[in-house]
Amino acid sequence: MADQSADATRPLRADARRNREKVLHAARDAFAAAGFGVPLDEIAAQAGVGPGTVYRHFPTKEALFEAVIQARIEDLVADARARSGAADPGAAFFGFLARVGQEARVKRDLPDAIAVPGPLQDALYEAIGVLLSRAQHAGAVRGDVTTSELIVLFKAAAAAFQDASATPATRDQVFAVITDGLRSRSRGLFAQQLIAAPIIGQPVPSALLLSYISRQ
Amino acid sequence: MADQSADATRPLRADARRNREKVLHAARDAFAAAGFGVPLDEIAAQAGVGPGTVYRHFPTKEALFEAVIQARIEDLVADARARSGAADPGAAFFGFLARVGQEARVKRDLPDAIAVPGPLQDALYEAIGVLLSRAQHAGAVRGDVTTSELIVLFKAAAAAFQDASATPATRDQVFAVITDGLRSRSRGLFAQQLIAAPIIGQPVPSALLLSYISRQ
DNA sequence: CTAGAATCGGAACGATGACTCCGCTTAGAC
DNA sequence: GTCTAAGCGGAGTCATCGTTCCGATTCTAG
Repeated sequence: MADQSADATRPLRADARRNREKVLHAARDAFAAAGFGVPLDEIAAQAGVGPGTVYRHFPTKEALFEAVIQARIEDLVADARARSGAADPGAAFFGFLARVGQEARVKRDLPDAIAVPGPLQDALYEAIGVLLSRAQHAGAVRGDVTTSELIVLFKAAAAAFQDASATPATRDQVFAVITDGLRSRSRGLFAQQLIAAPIIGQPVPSALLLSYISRQ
Repeated sequence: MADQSADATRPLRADARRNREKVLHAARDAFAAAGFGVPLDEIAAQAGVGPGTVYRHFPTKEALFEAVIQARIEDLVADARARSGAADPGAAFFGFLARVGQEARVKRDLPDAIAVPGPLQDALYEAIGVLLSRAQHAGAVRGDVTTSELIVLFKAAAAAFQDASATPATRDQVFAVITDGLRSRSRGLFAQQLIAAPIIGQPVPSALLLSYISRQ
């Protein structure tokens, strides 16, 4: 009950609007730099206001986070939709992936951001799904990957980008491996290799082996 | 100053040894089920002892965690070393990967475990490095991946495995994409695709594009 | 200019979780 | 059986963090 968008929207007082902007700006930076985990008091201090002021504008820390990421996700959705009309579906798909990867390099809160449920998330997932299936029909992406699997991969990659030991080159390489893996046709080779040469030492349980060979 | 391995190791009292085992057992289960984040009091309760008893045996929560994962990491190192003598380096490498992947499915603390610094971690990384370079020389794994990049990929996969929305099938698929990506020769195709078809909508910044094309 | 309401700031609260302290219990040596 | 020290448990301490409260401040309508 502290959102500015009450029904009879009385215009905010000038200083209040100013503070709201300061809080949003500080939150954007803090979340991007340290993820959702940053203490709210730190955001308030960064904005030059007290914690009480933050809560006057946003009912909860999570609401503040959502306000911060909303524009970002909307951007992603718009981008995905725009690309989905491209002539080359493969390029569209991987271009979008590259864009997300690029963003994950700089914004530490991206994995948290795409994990927030709601209509925006639904729109994002659907837009990604369109990109994916078009790329698959064009033969640019392996057919046995679903949208939800792709999202999990996204999140994992974004999480990997935040590893303390990850340099920019490391991030590029991780990204390259994953995208190349998405392009490969099937996973037959791996299973064949596992069968061809019996494994020394503690062997992989055969149940696991079978699961790799059996599916698709 | 509560470790049992003091210099003049007086044998532990019978009930003390029993409690130590109970704590270790409960900790193994709890860490595997919920990662390093489980409250220590919960582990104590699970073991049927008070928190004070836990601290009598392990000076700190982290020390308890290390005691729990030590055997696991030693196992991984031994496995990696055993496989490194195999006739088919590719099969050895991917077999080890499959084993780690298998473990990450069940043990939620694996990413934390391989992140703990110390001689065991060094040994693990070195053993993995040997597996990797042999597989690369045999042409089974792309040559432009380093050990540290591989470790980051490991952690990413483990993180993906813990995603709330990840079913067993999703985990298999994520694993398949990453291993296939490791096998692919280069990332030339991706860059070519990006160049071939100009991108609709908000384009990837050209600096990013160039970085993909230029390296290797 | 002034009154009243909106807004502010930061002290305080409550929950959580790692870790400590200490009076009581009990193993095990004699 | 007794005595002593090792061991136990759990209440208590300390720190962190989200959130609330309220007296002080500041905007703005009139």
